[in-house]
Amino acid sequence: MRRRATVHDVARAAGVSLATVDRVLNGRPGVRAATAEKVEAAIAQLGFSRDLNASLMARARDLSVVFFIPDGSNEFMDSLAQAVERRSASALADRMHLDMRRVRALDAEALAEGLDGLDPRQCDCAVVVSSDEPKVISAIEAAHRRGIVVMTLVSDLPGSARQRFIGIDNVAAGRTAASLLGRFLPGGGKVAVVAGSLHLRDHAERLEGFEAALGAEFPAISIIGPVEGHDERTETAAIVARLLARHADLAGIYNLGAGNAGLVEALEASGRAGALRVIAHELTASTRAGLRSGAIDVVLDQNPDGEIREAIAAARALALQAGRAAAADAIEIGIFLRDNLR
Amino acid sequence: MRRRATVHDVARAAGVSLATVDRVLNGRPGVRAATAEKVEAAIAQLGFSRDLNASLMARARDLSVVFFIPDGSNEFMDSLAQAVERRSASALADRMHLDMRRVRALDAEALAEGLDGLDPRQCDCAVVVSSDEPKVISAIEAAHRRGIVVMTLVSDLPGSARQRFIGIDNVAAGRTAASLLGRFLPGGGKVAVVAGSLHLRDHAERLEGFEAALGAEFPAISIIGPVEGHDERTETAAIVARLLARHADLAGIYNLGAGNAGLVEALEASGRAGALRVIAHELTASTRAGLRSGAIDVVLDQNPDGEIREAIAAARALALQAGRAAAADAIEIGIFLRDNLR
DNA sequence: ATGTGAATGAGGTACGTGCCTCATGACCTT
DNA sequence: AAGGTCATGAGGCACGTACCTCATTCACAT
Repeated sequence: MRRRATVHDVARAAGVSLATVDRVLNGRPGVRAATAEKVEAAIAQLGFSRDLNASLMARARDLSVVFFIPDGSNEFMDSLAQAVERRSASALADRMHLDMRRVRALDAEALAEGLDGLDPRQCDCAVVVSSDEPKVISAIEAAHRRGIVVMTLVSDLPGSARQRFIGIDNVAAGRTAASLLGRFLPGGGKVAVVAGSLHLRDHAERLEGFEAALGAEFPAISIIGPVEGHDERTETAAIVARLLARHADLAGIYNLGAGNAGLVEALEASGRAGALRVIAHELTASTRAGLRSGAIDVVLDQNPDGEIREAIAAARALALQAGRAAAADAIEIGIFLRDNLR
Repeated sequence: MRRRATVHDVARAAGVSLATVDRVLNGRPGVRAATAEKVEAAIAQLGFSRDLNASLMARARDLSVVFFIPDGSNEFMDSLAQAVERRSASALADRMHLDMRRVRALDAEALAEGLDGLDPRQCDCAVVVSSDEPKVISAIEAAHRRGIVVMTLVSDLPGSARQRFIGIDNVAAGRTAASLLGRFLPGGGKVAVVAGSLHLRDHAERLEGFEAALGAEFPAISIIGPVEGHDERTETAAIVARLLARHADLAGIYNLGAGNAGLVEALEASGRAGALRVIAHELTASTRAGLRSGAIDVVLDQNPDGEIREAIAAARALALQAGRAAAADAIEIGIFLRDNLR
């Protein structure tokens, strides 16, 4: 059980002074390429890794992470924001400063502006929740070039310069919903699918997984829809009411988007709540109420607290080794029934 | 956004020297009660909290946590042990040293001996997985008096001096199994319950939740058992085989203990795998295989990685403020189908 | 040969805490 | 009054890193 290597060890091994190691580690100028290589080699050989805590203490500035969370869209985003608030104090104890900015949902312009306004001297890492917009992609690229680590949350932007994505596997979530509904309805039947908007990557992926799994494993179940409710309470309520009215034999509903308050309203108004198997996404006030009343059977959840926890851990890991990939816990899909509500 | 308070601030506010603050903070002798109170008051007023990282750095010794994990019992314990190994490296980066000791399962004597052997100068925190045994309870009491923080993992010992329990709500897990099986079998039917040993608190709690929820919500389902398989592969296989032979109309099985390899064997040997709805506990090689083949429908999991993560976080929090309770994330019950296997 | 600029070394201070030594003063015992 | 004990202050060194200044070395161009 040996001591961890320190900058002193690296300096000794590379045959250079502490100052040179420091220049290499922090990307400061004034080091010949050959010398830098010697230092890199020593670092690799010793398995040196900067002590993040000592580092943050020495520079007397906290690691700063800025979260851009959509505003005014849905309850899930609010619970993400709350999760950030909840972690702020304990993060501060680890020398991390969490900054949260709410930006108008789906307003690519505003988000890009926010990213552009980040000063790398005051912000080490940005976490964004965004749909796939060219303006955002290029703002991420620019931030990355300025030396800011960017991560995507909830919905990924695979083509961008983001270093990491934090969120669930939405295709698996869709498959899971199918697998549960299939088992809930051993006799088969009609199941309606309600989405927010299929232009949203996460919604599209859930649908993909759902249709694939249902088709492969439960051919006795037929799908009605998808119908888009735009994550909106009244619109979703209207859609569900119409579905219930048109299909007296509807056996199940999978709402892969938001707007769950509307879903529950329509179910209860129809008098058929509890008679259909219903699966929805994200634990919020509405879906909790639905689980308790029996209107919703299962809620698939992204676990906002876990996502924020991982985002913070990833920010630390990336601050440590800007380039390399760091191991990370995957975010698991939470499955909630009335019986295991937290 | 103000700076965090430091020992210097506390000393100034209390009108004493740094040395005195240090004596109070670290419980060293040589401080009059009246002076100590002044310091405590200043700490409370400033909301001072020791900077754990600087502290660990200064004393040039890592926070050391010893895990006592049962050996030779079942795959779940192995995956707990693996989770400890997996976290070791990253914990070291945060100045925590994880030490793992496997002790013979259900050997209270050995576990108590291990606890008694812990030297508070070399071990700050012990994490134990244990059934309810007087010898263990008193060893925990003794360790606590020596200044070692003790936490229980997986199975709690409510009467002991343990500072915290880390694990799932097993009653809720049992209810969840019932709720799923109830929905899987809308027509009702016979469901068999297999346990390891009802002397184990976690097994008893799962059974309690299962019976309560099934009785209240799904009266059309009748329970056969519980039968005890002692978490043993061959014994569990024999029991399941007998159940299947005796009840041609068996509609489901809930195995709330271990021994899942035997469960899957018996199911496949009977040719009825896939025809019954089966719920088991803990993601292991056996249950994964069962999920993939379709012999098992759902696995309820404790998430060993999450438990170890929380144990580490709790150890840090408790090192910081020995007395006070620190907020902590609850461990959620993982629910896995073939479709969301990680 | 001399100047120029870049590369590097040497060494300091700081961050917040733990732990050590030594000096001082107060109060008590004999 | 002398000696002892105890509470406290003052200060230093250490941990691992960041960042600063200043001096020195070396290569290259003039």
